[in-house]
Amino acid sequence: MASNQECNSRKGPWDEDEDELLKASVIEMGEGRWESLAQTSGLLRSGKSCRLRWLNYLRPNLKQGRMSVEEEEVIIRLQQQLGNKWSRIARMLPGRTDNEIKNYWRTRVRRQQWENRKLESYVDGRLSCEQESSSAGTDESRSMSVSGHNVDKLSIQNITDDDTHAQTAASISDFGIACSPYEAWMLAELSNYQCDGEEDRIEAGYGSWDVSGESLYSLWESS
DNA sequence: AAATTCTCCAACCGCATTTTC
DNA sequence: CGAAAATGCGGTTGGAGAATT
Repeated sequence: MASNQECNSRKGPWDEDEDELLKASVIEMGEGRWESLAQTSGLLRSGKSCRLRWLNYLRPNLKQGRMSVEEEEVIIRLQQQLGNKWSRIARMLPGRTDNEIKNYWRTRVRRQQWENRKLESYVDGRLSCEQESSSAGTDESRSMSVSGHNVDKLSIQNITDDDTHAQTAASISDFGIACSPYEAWMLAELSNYQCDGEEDRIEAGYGSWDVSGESLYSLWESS
């Protein structure tokens, strides 16, 4: 329901004077009661807009700059567990806002979808070449070689067909899918978990199978 | 150097829930 | 207790700057 203030309020980017006024008002009146704060402060903004500006930009202790690797991992894990509950995820990341996390995830997912499509078309291309050159459709025709390592085509489809797994795949994509022995190994490992019906270990289990670049890398080294 | 495309992020919108009267 | 207002949340949009052609 839109209040009168909301209907008549100024929109668009905030300027410095507005920011200062909002800061001063919040210090004086405290957070909350945004509608009355907007009115008494003299800001020509809606309460909603004031709240958003404060929470996403002016609030003390907000972190600036890019997400750290640790923060990325937390976001990936929590998104898998909670879905798009950005405000809940943000509560676990002090100094980060739900808006920031949402934006981060969105760009990340878009990039990942593009990478998946690229990978799929590459796999399909390779498959059709192999099928043309081999007369019998054996099980081997379902495998392909990526950087000299065999990767199961069906496993890759499992990753791209299913949202949850696509997200799991997203978590490793930042380290670059299918470009190096380590990356090929990682894909194969992932498909093993999925084929064995052990995806719970990934979902429940930051503890049982740590989906971080470093820990995966040490697993690979010891394999 | 100019035009186009891409990426990032601040801010808005609509809906649901909670609070106030 | 019910209606109205306020607040919170997630999805979406648009603009600025960077990168690419």
